[in-house]
Amino acid sequence: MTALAGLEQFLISKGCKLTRSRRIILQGLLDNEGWSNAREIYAYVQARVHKINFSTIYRNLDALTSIGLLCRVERADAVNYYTLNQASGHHHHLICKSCHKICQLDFCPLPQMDPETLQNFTEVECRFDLYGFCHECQENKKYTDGNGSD
Amino acid sequence: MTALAGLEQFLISKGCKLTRSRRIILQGLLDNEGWSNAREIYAYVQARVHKINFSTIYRNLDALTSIGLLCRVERADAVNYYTLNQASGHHHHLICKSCHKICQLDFCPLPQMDPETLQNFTEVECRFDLYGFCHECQENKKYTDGNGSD
DNA sequence: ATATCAAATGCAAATAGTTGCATTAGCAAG
DNA sequence: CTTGCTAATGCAACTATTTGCATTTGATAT
Ligand SMILES: [Mn+2]
Ligand SMILES: [Mn+2]
Ligand SMILES: [Zn+2]
Ligand SMILES: [Zn+2]
Repeated sequence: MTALAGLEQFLISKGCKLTRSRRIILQGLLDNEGWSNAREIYAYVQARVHKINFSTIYRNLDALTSIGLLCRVERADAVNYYTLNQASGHHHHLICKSCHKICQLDFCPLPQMDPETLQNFTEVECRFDLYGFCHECQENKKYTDGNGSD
Repeated sequence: MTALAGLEQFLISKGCKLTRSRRIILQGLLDNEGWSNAREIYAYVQARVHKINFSTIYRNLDALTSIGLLCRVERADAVNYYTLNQASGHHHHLICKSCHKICQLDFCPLPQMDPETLQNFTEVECRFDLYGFCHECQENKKYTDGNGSD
């Protein structure tokens, strides 16, 4: 079974309809291999002859993320990026403030938290992202130094 | 010394200019006692006769937050709320998905993290917010039940 | 009090993303 | 193959927030 077919099957198993747009969005994410934003995905779908609206892109990225097919990460410049979720379990991300590289962080602080700390809140979801400088960007700073931003 | 004077002094100690807008914004946050968003703060300043631009509000809320005078929290509906930072140290927040109540969470997962988990990232900043249902909203659900949203 | 200069402001245009509502298209049942 | 229902889509208007650039103003030095 092709990778695309697997994703499509998962989508259907979650009670979502397999539409033309969704098929091409998934194909685009498979092609890309990295992280893409809504603009990039829009351009990909548009290029495949299929006319599409930005709100459809956004709604589908939301839908695919909420069924667990995609990972969504908000970069330091406040733009959301998406990739196919390769991971088996719940996880978070490390994001480089310089080159915007995104690394998977196989750790969630929530399960280890003392219930008392949670002040009787229930059904708690955790937003946890770490923003720093990746190893390469830190290395580059040593030589370039000074104002090394994007 | 009045509370306002204390805030103003802190502002100056951080090398910021004490402008008319900032004085009124701080007064507004002192008056309010809770959390306010940009619109509410804009309305407050506007009402005090002082004409002001939204971009000035946003820039000031950023500035006051980054010197540690304010806490900023992004609600589940993606609107940012601000309050005077009463806390002494670094902390995070618990946010109710129903009534939007914000509670201080005196815990940060970052210091306890194994350095290896951070994958050689440096100068790491932590975005950590917990979204759930507060005790009261959970109680209300028991009786109301069903579709109990905002 | 006056001059100076950077920081702060106003304005207008842009950004990413969301939403209500009318229309379309998957998909399943007949 | 046709019908029907719901989820998905297109469209246009809207949201919160950001940005570049010209102008103003607060703090400081004269
Ligand atoms: Mn991931
Ligand atoms: Mn706080
Ligand atoms: Zn990097
Ligand atoms: Zn609540």
